[in-house]
Amino acid sequence: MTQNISRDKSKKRATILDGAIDVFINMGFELASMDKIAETAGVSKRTVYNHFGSKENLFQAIVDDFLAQRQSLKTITYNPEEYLAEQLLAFANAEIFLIDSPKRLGLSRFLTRVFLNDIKYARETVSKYPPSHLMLLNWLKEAVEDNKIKSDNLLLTARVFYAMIEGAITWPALFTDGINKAAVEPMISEIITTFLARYGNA
Amino acid sequence: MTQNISRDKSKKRATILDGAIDVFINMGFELASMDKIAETAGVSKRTVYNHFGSKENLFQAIVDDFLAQRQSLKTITYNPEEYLAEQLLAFANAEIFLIDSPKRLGLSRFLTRVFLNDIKYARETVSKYPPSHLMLLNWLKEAVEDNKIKSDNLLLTARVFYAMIEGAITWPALFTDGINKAAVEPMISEIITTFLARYGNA
DNA sequence: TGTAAACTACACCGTATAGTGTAATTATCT
DNA sequence: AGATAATTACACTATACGGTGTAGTTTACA
Repeated sequence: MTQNISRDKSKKRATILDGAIDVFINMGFELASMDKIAETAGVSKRTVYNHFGSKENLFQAIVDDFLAQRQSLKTITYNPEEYLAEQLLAFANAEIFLIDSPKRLGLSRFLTRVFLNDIKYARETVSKYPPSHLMLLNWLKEAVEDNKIKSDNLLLTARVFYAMIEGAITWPALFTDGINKAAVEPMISEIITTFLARYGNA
Repeated sequence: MTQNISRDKSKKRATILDGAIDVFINMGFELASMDKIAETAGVSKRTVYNHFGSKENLFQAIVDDFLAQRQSLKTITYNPEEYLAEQLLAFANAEIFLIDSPKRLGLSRFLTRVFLNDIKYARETVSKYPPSHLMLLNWLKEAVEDNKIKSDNLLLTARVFYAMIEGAITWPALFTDGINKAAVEPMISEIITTFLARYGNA
Protein backbone atom coordinates (compact mmCIF):
# COMPACT_ATOMS: atom_id res chain seq x y z
CA MET A 1 0.00 0.00 0.00
CA THR A 2 1.57 3.27 -1.09
CA GLN A 3 0.95 6.40 0.92
CA ASN A 4 0.29 9.74 -0.73
CA ILE A 5 3.25 11.69 0.56
CA SER A 6 3.61 15.04 -1.12
CA ARG A 7 6.40 17.48 -0.55
CA ASP A 8 6.05 21.24 -0.32
CA LYS A 9 5.97 22.72 -3.80
CA SER A 10 5.23 26.27 -2.79
CA LYS A 11 8.86 27.37 -2.66
CA LYS A 12 9.68 26.22 -6.17
CA ARG A 13 6.44 27.77 -7.30
CA ALA A 14 7.45 31.12 -5.85
CA THR A 15 10.89 30.83 -7.42
CA ILE A 16 9.37 30.20 -10.81
CA LEU A 17 6.93 33.08 -10.41
CA ASP A 18 9.77 35.43 -9.48
CA GLY A 19 11.76 34.47 -12.53
CA ALA A 20 8.74 34.66 -14.77
CA ILE A 21 7.83 38.11 -13.46
CA ASP A 22 11.34 39.25 -14.20
CA VAL A 23 11.26 37.98 -17.77
CA PHE A 24 7.71 39.14 -18.46
CA ILE A 25 8.54 42.63 -17.23
CA ASN A 26 11.67 42.90 -19.33
CA MET A 27 10.52 41.20 -22.53
CA GLY A 28 6.75 41.32 -22.58
CA PHE A 29 4.49 38.30 -22.80
CA GLU A 30 5.13 37.29 -26.40
CA LEU A 31 8.92 37.58 -26.33
CA ALA A 32 9.27 35.94 -22.94
CA SER A 33 10.25 32.37 -23.81
CA MET A 34 9.66 29.53 -21.44
CA ASP A 35 13.32 28.54 -21.80
CA LYS A 36 14.37 32.02 -20.71
CA ILE A 37 11.95 31.95 -17.80
CA ALA A 38 13.26 28.59 -16.63
CA GLU A 39 16.83 29.78 -16.93
CA THR A 40 16.12 33.02 -15.06
CA ALA A 41 14.33 31.16 -12.29
CA GLY A 42 17.22 28.68 -12.10
CA VAL A 43 14.91 25.77 -12.73
CA SER A 44 14.45 23.23 -15.49
CA LYS A 45 11.89 24.00 -18.14
CA ARG A 46 10.14 20.74 -17.36
CA THR A 47 9.56 21.88 -13.79
CA VAL A 48 7.97 25.09 -15.02
CA TYR A 49 5.55 23.02 -17.08
CA ASN A 50 4.95 20.58 -14.25
CA HIS A 51 3.91 23.49 -12.04
CA PHE A 52 1.92 25.62 -14.43
CA GLY A 53 1.08 23.55 -17.48
CA SER A 54 1.31 26.36 -19.98
CA LYS A 55 2.59 29.86 -20.54
CA GLU A 56 -0.96 31.17 -20.27
CA ASN A 57 -1.46 29.57 -16.87
CA LEU A 58 1.83 30.93 -15.64
CA PHE A 59 0.86 34.39 -16.76
CA GLN A 60 -2.57 34.12 -15.16
CA ALA A 61 -1.04 33.05 -11.85
CA ILE A 62 1.11 36.17 -11.86
CA VAL A 63 -1.84 38.42 -12.67
CA ASP A 64 -3.99 36.90 -9.96
CA ASP A 65 -1.28 37.19 -7.33
CA PHE A 66 -0.58 40.78 -8.30
CA LEU A 67 -4.17 41.97 -8.28
CA ALA A 68 -4.95 40.16 -5.05
CA GLN A 69 -2.00 41.85 -3.36
CA ARG A 70 -3.07 45.21 -4.76
CA GLN A 71 -6.47 44.62 -3.28
CA SER A 72 -5.13 44.24 0.22
CA LEU A 73 -4.68 47.98 0.64
CA LYS A 74 -4.87 49.48 4.05
CA THR A 75 -8.27 51.11 4.39
CA ILE A 76 -8.62 54.82 4.94
CA THR A 77 -11.58 56.09 6.93
CA TYR A 78 -12.86 59.58 7.54
CA ASN A 79 -11.53 61.27 10.65
CA PRO A 80 -13.32 64.49 11.68
CA GLU A 81 -10.39 65.49 13.88
CA GLU A 82 -7.81 65.55 11.13
CA TYR A 83 -7.21 68.14 8.40
CA LEU A 84 -8.85 67.23 5.13
CA ALA A 85 -5.59 67.83 3.30
CA GLU A 86 -3.84 65.29 5.51
CA GLN A 87 -6.47 62.67 4.84
CA LEU A 88 -6.48 63.29 1.10
CA LEU A 89 -2.72 62.92 1.17
CA ALA A 90 -3.23 59.43 2.55
CA PHE A 91 -5.32 58.55 -0.51
CA ALA A 92 -2.63 59.94 -2.78
CA ASN A 93 0.07 58.01 -0.99
CA ALA A 94 -1.90 54.80 -1.30
CA GLU A 95 -1.85 55.26 -5.08
CA ILE A 96 1.83 56.07 -5.08
CA PHE A 97 2.60 52.99 -3.06
CA LEU A 98 1.30 50.85 -5.91
CA ILE A 99 4.13 51.96 -8.19
CA ASP A 100 6.72 52.72 -5.57
CA SER A 101 9.01 49.73 -5.97
CA PRO A 102 10.70 48.65 -9.21
CA LYS A 103 8.84 45.35 -9.11
CA ARG A 104 5.41 46.89 -8.59
CA LEU A 105 6.16 49.51 -11.22
CA GLY A 106 7.33 46.89 -13.68
CA LEU A 107 4.31 44.73 -13.05
CA SER A 108 2.03 47.70 -13.50
CA ARG A 109 3.65 48.46 -16.84
CA PHE A 110 3.40 44.85 -17.91
CA LEU A 111 -0.22 44.49 -16.89
CA THR A 112 -1.14 47.76 -18.55
CA ARG A 113 0.43 46.48 -21.76
CA VAL A 114 -1.53 43.25 -21.58
CA PHE A 115 -4.76 45.07 -20.80
CA LEU A 116 -4.26 47.43 -23.74
CA ASN A 117 -3.78 44.35 -25.87
CA ASP A 118 -7.10 42.87 -24.94
CA ILE A 119 -9.66 45.30 -23.65
CA LYS A 120 -12.25 42.62 -23.06
CA TYR A 121 -9.86 40.57 -20.95
CA ALA A 122 -8.94 43.76 -19.10
CA ARG A 123 -12.54 44.51 -18.21
CA GLU A 124 -13.25 40.98 -17.09
CA THR A 125 -10.13 40.81 -14.96
CA VAL A 126 -10.53 44.21 -13.33
CA SER A 127 -14.23 43.65 -12.65
CA LYS A 128 -13.34 40.77 -10.34
CA TYR A 129 -12.12 43.32 -7.81
CA PRO A 130 -13.96 46.17 -6.09
CA PRO A 131 -13.57 49.54 -7.84
CA SER A 132 -10.65 51.61 -6.63
CA HIS A 133 -12.74 54.70 -5.97
CA LEU A 134 -14.97 52.99 -3.45
CA MET A 135 -12.95 53.95 -0.41
CA LEU A 136 -12.82 57.62 -1.35
CA LEU A 137 -16.53 57.54 -2.07
CA ASN A 138 -17.26 56.44 1.48
CA TRP A 139 -14.85 59.01 2.82
CA LEU A 140 -16.55 61.78 0.84
CA LYS A 141 -19.95 60.74 2.08
CA GLU A 142 -18.90 61.17 5.68
CA ALA A 143 -17.07 64.41 4.96
CA VAL A 144 -20.18 65.85 3.35
CA GLU A 145 -22.28 64.82 6.33
CA ASP A 146 -19.69 66.51 8.53
CA ASN A 147 -20.10 69.72 6.45
CA LYS A 148 -16.44 69.77 5.47
CA ILE A 149 -16.97 68.89 1.82
CA LYS A 150 -19.62 70.23 -0.53
CA SER A 151 -20.61 68.11 -3.49
CA ASP A 152 -23.87 67.12 -5.09
CA ASN A 153 -22.30 64.31 -7.09
CA LEU A 154 -19.94 62.23 -5.01
CA LEU A 155 -18.99 59.88 -7.82
CA LEU A 156 -18.00 62.74 -10.09
CA THR A 157 -16.06 64.32 -7.26
CA ALA A 158 -14.18 61.11 -6.54
CA ARG A 159 -13.39 60.73 -10.21
CA VAL A 160 -11.97 64.24 -10.38
CA PHE A 161 -9.64 63.46 -7.49
CA TYR A 162 -8.37 60.23 -9.00
CA ALA A 163 -8.11 61.81 -12.43
CA MET A 164 -5.64 64.31 -11.01
CA ILE A 165 -3.64 61.72 -9.10
CA GLU A 166 -3.48 59.28 -11.96
CA GLY A 167 -3.05 61.86 -14.70
CA ALA A 168 -0.29 63.70 -12.88
CA ILE A 169 1.44 60.91 -10.96
CA THR A 170 0.60 57.34 -11.87
CA TRP A 171 0.63 57.45 -15.64
CA PRO A 172 3.71 59.63 -15.98
CA ALA A 173 5.54 57.26 -13.64
CA LEU A 174 4.87 54.35 -15.99
CA PHE A 175 6.63 56.18 -18.82
CA THR A 176 9.63 57.34 -16.83
CA ASP A 177 11.87 55.75 -14.26
CA GLY A 178 9.16 55.72 -11.65
CA ILE A 179 8.40 57.97 -8.74
CA ASN A 180 10.74 60.56 -7.36
CA LYS A 181 9.04 61.29 -4.07
CA ALA A 182 10.61 64.71 -3.63
CA ALA A 183 9.71 65.72 -7.18
CA VAL A 184 6.05 64.75 -6.96
CA GLU A 185 5.49 66.35 -3.57
CA PRO A 186 4.67 69.85 -4.93
CA MET A 187 2.32 68.33 -7.49
CA ILE A 188 0.42 66.34 -4.89
CA SER A 189 0.17 69.40 -2.73
CA GLU A 190 -1.18 71.39 -5.69
CA ILE A 191 -3.69 68.67 -6.51
CA ILE A 192 -5.05 68.65 -2.98
CA THR A 193 -5.24 72.44 -2.94
CA THR A 194 -7.13 72.40 -6.22
CA PHE A 195 -9.48 69.71 -4.97
CA LEU A 196 -10.27 71.67 -1.81
CA ALA A 197 -10.66 74.92 -3.75
CA ARG A 198 -13.51 73.23 -5.57
CA TYR A 199 -15.07 70.96 -2.97
CA GLY A 200 -13.91 72.31 0.39
CA ASN A 201 -16.56 74.00 2.51
CA ALA A 202 -14.86 77.30 3.32
CA MET B 1 21.34 54.66 -72.52
CA THR B 2 18.60 53.85 -70.03
CA GLN B 3 16.57 56.65 -68.55
CA ASN B 4 15.70 56.67 -64.84
CA ILE B 5 11.94 56.62 -65.08
CA SER B 6 10.34 55.93 -61.73
CA ARG B 7 6.65 55.45 -61.16
CA ASP B 8 4.70 56.77 -58.24
CA LYS B 9 5.11 54.44 -55.29
CA SER B 10 3.24 56.56 -52.76
CA LYS B 11 -0.13 54.90 -53.28
CA LYS B 12 1.13 51.37 -52.68
CA ARG B 13 3.05 52.71 -49.74
CA ALA B 14 -0.13 54.13 -48.24
CA THR B 15 -1.99 50.88 -48.91
CA ILE B 16 0.68 48.91 -47.13
CA LEU B 17 0.71 51.31 -44.21
CA ASP B 18 -3.06 51.07 -43.85
CA GLY B 19 -2.93 47.29 -43.76
CA ALA B 20 -0.02 47.27 -41.38
CA ILE B 21 -1.77 49.69 -39.03
CA ASP B 22 -4.77 47.43 -39.01
CA VAL B 23 -2.75 44.36 -38.14
CA PHE B 24 -0.52 46.10 -35.62
CA ILE B 25 -3.56 47.48 -33.83
CA ASN B 26 -5.30 44.14 -33.66
CA MET B 27 -2.38 41.84 -32.93
CA GLY B 28 0.39 43.97 -31.48
CA PHE B 29 3.89 44.29 -32.89
CA GLU B 30 5.22 40.85 -32.06
CA LEU B 31 2.22 38.84 -33.23
CA ALA B 32 1.70 40.87 -36.40
CA SER B 33 3.31 38.72 -39.08
CA MET B 34 4.53 40.19 -42.32
CA ASP B 35 2.48 37.60 -44.21
CA LYS B 36 -0.65 38.75 -42.43
CA ILE B 37 0.17 42.40 -43.09
CA ALA B 38 0.71 41.73 -46.78
CA GLU B 39 -2.53 39.79 -46.99
CA THR B 40 -4.49 42.49 -45.16
CA ALA B 41 -3.06 45.19 -47.37
CA GLY B 42 -3.85 43.09 -50.44
CA VAL B 43 -0.26 43.16 -51.56
CA SER B 44 2.48 40.60 -51.97
CA LYS B 45 4.87 40.17 -49.09
CA ARG B 46 7.76 40.90 -51.40
CA THR B 47 6.32 44.34 -52.13
CA VAL B 48 6.10 45.08 -48.44
CA TYR B 49 9.78 44.28 -48.12
CA ASN B 50 10.65 46.22 -51.27
CA HIS B 51 8.99 49.28 -49.75
CA PHE B 52 10.09 49.08 -46.16
CA GLY B 53 12.96 46.64 -45.92
CA SER B 54 12.04 45.25 -42.52
CA LYS B 55 9.29 45.00 -39.96
CA GLU B 56 11.11 47.52 -37.81
CA ASN B 57 11.20 50.08 -40.62
CA LEU B 58 7.55 49.53 -41.38
CA PHE B 59 6.70 50.08 -37.75
CA GLN B 60 8.84 53.18 -37.56
CA ALA B 61 7.16 54.65 -40.63
CA ILE B 62 3.78 54.24 -38.96
CA VAL B 63 4.97 55.84 -35.75
CA ASP B 64 6.50 58.80 -37.56
CA ASP B 65 3.40 59.40 -39.66
CA PHE B 66 1.17 59.18 -36.62
CA LEU B 67 3.16 61.52 -34.42
CA ALA B 68 3.65 64.03 -37.22
CA GLN B 69 -0.10 64.13 -37.83
CA ARG B 70 -0.76 64.50 -34.13
CA GLN B 71 1.61 67.43 -34.14
CA SER B 72 -0.40 69.31 -36.74
CA LEU B 73 -3.04 70.34 -34.23
CA LYS B 74 -4.94 73.49 -34.77
CA THR B 75 -3.45 76.11 -32.48
CA ILE B 76 -5.51 77.70 -29.75
CA THR B 77 -4.70 81.27 -28.75
CA TYR B 78 -5.94 83.40 -25.90
CA ASN B 79 -8.99 85.52 -26.65
CA PRO B 80 -9.84 88.20 -24.05
CA GLU B 81 -13.36 88.51 -25.44
CA GLU B 82 -14.35 84.89 -24.87
CA TYR B 83 -15.32 83.12 -21.65
CA LEU B 84 -12.42 81.24 -20.08
CA ALA B 85 -14.56 78.11 -19.82
CA GLU B 86 -15.19 78.18 -23.55
CA GLN B 87 -11.52 78.46 -24.33
CA LEU B 88 -10.56 75.71 -21.91
CA LEU B 89 -13.16 73.53 -23.55
CA ALA B 90 -11.28 73.97 -26.81
CA PHE B 91 -8.16 72.54 -25.16
CA ALA B 92 -10.14 69.62 -23.85
CA ASN B 93 -11.71 68.97 -27.24
CA ALA B 94 -8.30 69.00 -28.89
CA GLU B 95 -7.28 66.15 -26.59
CA ILE B 96 -10.46 64.26 -27.24
CA PHE B 97 -10.00 64.61 -30.97
CA LEU B 98 -6.81 62.57 -30.70
CA ILE B 99 -8.75 59.47 -29.65
CA ASP B 100 -12.04 60.24 -31.31
CA SER B 101 -11.89 57.84 -34.28
CA PRO B 102 -11.39 54.07 -34.02
CA LYS B 103 -8.16 54.36 -35.99
CA ARG B 104 -6.67 57.11 -33.85
CA LEU B 105 -7.80 55.31 -30.70
CA GLY B 106 -6.31 52.04 -31.90
CA LEU B 107 -3.06 53.67 -32.83
CA SER B 108 -2.91 55.40 -29.46
CA ARG B 109 -3.38 52.07 -27.74
CA PHE B 110 -0.77 50.41 -29.92
CA LEU B 111 1.78 53.18 -29.45
CA THR B 112 1.19 53.25 -25.71
CA ARG B 113 1.87 49.53 -25.61
CA VAL B 114 5.09 49.94 -27.52
CA PHE B 115 6.18 52.84 -25.37
CA LEU B 116 5.52 50.88 -22.19
CA ASN B 117 7.65 48.14 -23.67
CA ASP B 118 10.64 50.37 -24.14
CA ILE B 119 10.72 53.47 -21.99
CA LYS B 120 13.97 54.70 -23.47
CA TYR B 121 12.62 54.48 -26.99
CA ALA B 122 9.45 56.23 -25.81
CA ARG B 123 11.40 59.15 -24.39
CA GLU B 124 13.55 59.53 -27.48
CA THR B 125 10.58 59.37 -29.80
CA VAL B 126 8.37 61.75 -27.86
CA SER B 127 11.19 64.22 -27.34
CA LYS B 128 11.38 64.78 -31.09
CA TYR B 129 8.15 66.73 -30.85
CA PRO B 130 7.29 69.87 -28.89
CA PRO B 131 5.69 69.17 -25.49
CA SER B 132 1.92 68.98 -25.55
CA HIS B 133 1.48 71.49 -22.73
CA LEU B 134 3.21 74.29 -24.61
CA MET B 135 0.09 75.78 -26.14
CA LEU B 136 -1.76 75.91 -22.84
CA LEU B 137 1.30 77.43 -21.22
CA ASN B 138 1.23 80.34 -23.67
CA TRP B 139 -2.48 80.68 -23.20
CA LEU B 140 -2.09 80.80 -19.42
CA LYS B 141 0.59 83.45 -19.69
CA GLU B 142 -1.70 85.79 -21.57
CA ALA B 143 -4.66 85.03 -19.33
CA VAL B 144 -2.58 85.91 -16.27
CA GLU B 145 -1.47 89.18 -17.87
CA ASP B 146 -5.13 89.86 -18.59
CA ASN B 147 -5.92 89.30 -14.89
CA LYS B 148 -8.33 86.48 -15.62
CA ILE B 149 -6.17 83.69 -14.22
CA LYS B 150 -4.13 83.71 -11.05
CA SER B 151 -1.14 81.40 -10.84
CA ASP B 152 2.42 81.74 -9.63
CA ASN B 153 3.53 78.56 -11.33
CA LEU B 154 2.22 78.29 -14.86
CA LEU B 155 3.83 74.94 -15.56
CA LEU B 156 2.28 73.37 -12.50
CA THR B 157 -1.06 74.90 -13.41
CA ALA B 158 -0.90 73.54 -16.96
CA ARG B 159 0.02 70.12 -15.63
CA VAL B 160 -2.97 70.11 -13.30
CA PHE B 161 -5.27 70.83 -16.21
CA TYR B 162 -3.87 68.08 -18.41
CA ALA B 163 -3.74 65.68 -15.49
CA MET B 164 -7.50 66.05 -15.13
CA ILE B 165 -8.20 65.71 -18.85
CA GLU B 166 -5.92 62.74 -19.33
CA GLY B 167 -6.74 61.05 -16.05
CA ALA B 168 -10.48 61.38 -16.53
CA ILE B 169 -10.86 61.16 -20.30
CA THR B 170 -7.88 59.99 -22.32
CA TRP B 171 -6.64 57.05 -20.28
CA PRO B 172 -10.05 55.63 -19.48
CA ALA B 173 -10.90 55.79 -23.19
CA LEU B 174 -7.93 53.56 -24.00
CA PHE B 175 -9.27 50.82 -21.76
CA THR B 176 -12.83 50.98 -22.92
CA ASP B 177 -14.51 51.31 -26.28
CA GLY B 178 -13.41 54.89 -26.71
CA ILE B 179 -15.14 58.17 -26.17
CA ASN B 180 -18.83 58.60 -25.71
CA LYS B 181 -19.13 62.33 -26.23
CA ALA B 182 -22.39 62.68 -24.35
CA ALA B 183 -21.07 60.68 -21.42
CA VAL B 184 -17.87 62.67 -20.98
CA GLU B 185 -19.54 66.06 -21.29
CA PRO B 186 -20.45 66.39 -17.58
CA MET B 187 -16.96 65.31 -16.61
CA ILE B 188 -15.32 67.91 -18.83
CA SER B 189 -17.61 70.55 -17.48
CA GLU B 190 -16.71 69.52 -13.94
CA ILE B 191 -13.01 69.60 -14.74
CA ILE B 192 -13.22 73.11 -16.10
CA THR B 193 -15.25 74.25 -13.11
CA THR B 194 -12.66 72.74 -10.79
CA PHE B 195 -9.83 74.35 -12.70
CA LEU B 196 -11.46 77.77 -12.53
CA ALA B 197 -12.33 77.34 -8.86
CA ARG B 198 -8.61 77.10 -8.21
CA TYR B 199 -7.07 79.40 -10.80
CA GLY B 200 -9.88 81.71 -11.91
CA ASN B 201 -9.60 85.32 -10.77
CA ALA B 202 -13.01 85.88 -9.21
C1' DT C 1 17.86 4.36 5.51
C1' DG C 2 14.38 3.17 2.20
C1' DT C 3 11.02 5.09 -0.82
C1' DA C 4 8.32 7.94 -3.54
C1' DA C 5 7.69 12.58 -5.00
C1' DA C 6 9.90 16.27 -7.18
C1' DC C 7 13.28 17.75 -10.15
C1' DT C 8 16.81 17.81 -13.94
C1' DA C 9 18.95 17.11 -18.43
C1' DC C 10 18.09 16.54 -22.91
C1' DA C 11 16.41 15.11 -27.09
C1' DC C 12 12.59 15.89 -29.86
C1' DC C 13 8.23 17.56 -32.60
C1' DG C 14 5.38 20.69 -35.06
C1' DT C 15 4.73 25.04 -36.26
C1' DA C 16 5.41 29.80 -37.11
C1' DT C 17 8.01 33.68 -38.63
C1' DA C 18 11.42 37.33 -40.62
C1' DG C 19 13.58 37.72 -44.55
C1' DT C 20 15.59 36.42 -49.47
C1' DG C 21 15.99 35.01 -54.42
C1' DT C 22 13.98 34.64 -58.80
C1' DA C 23 11.31 34.23 -62.83
C1' DA C 24 7.14 35.72 -64.64
C1' DT C 25 3.57 39.28 -64.92
C1' DT C 26 1.51 43.83 -64.84
C1' DA C 27 1.27 48.73 -65.15
C1' DT C 28 2.99 53.15 -66.55
C1' DC C 29 5.35 56.63 -69.21
C1' DT C 30 7.13 58.22 -73.71
C1' DA D 1 3.62 49.88 -79.07
C1' DG D 2 7.88 49.35 -76.68
C1' DA D 3 10.73 49.70 -72.63
C1' DT D 4 11.26 49.25 -67.91
C1' DA D 5 9.91 49.95 -63.22
C1' DA D 6 6.98 47.80 -60.00
C1' DT D 7 4.65 43.94 -58.47
C1' DT D 8 3.51 39.12 -57.90
C1' DA D 9 3.74 34.11 -56.87
C1' DC D 10 6.27 31.00 -54.74
C1' DA D 11 9.77 28.36 -53.12
C1' DC D 12 13.15 28.42 -49.60
C1' DT D 13 16.35 29.28 -45.40
C1' DA D 14 17.37 29.79 -40.73
C1' DT D 15 15.77 30.22 -36.45
C1' DA D 16 12.98 30.28 -32.50
C1' DC D 17 9.43 28.80 -29.59
C1' DG D 18 5.64 26.15 -26.95
C1' DG D 19 5.15 21.94 -25.43
C1' DT D 20 6.19 16.69 -24.55
C1' DG D 21 8.48 12.23 -23.32
C1' DT D 22 11.79 9.91 -20.72
C1' DA D 23 15.43 8.19 -18.04
C1' DG D 24 18.07 9.29 -14.35
C1' DT D 25 19.08 12.14 -10.07
C1' DT D 26 18.02 14.64 -5.91
C1' DT D 27 15.29 15.60 -1.88
C1' DA D 28 12.36 15.04 2.05
C1' DC D 29 9.83 12.37 5.05
C1' DA D 30 8.59 7.99 7.85
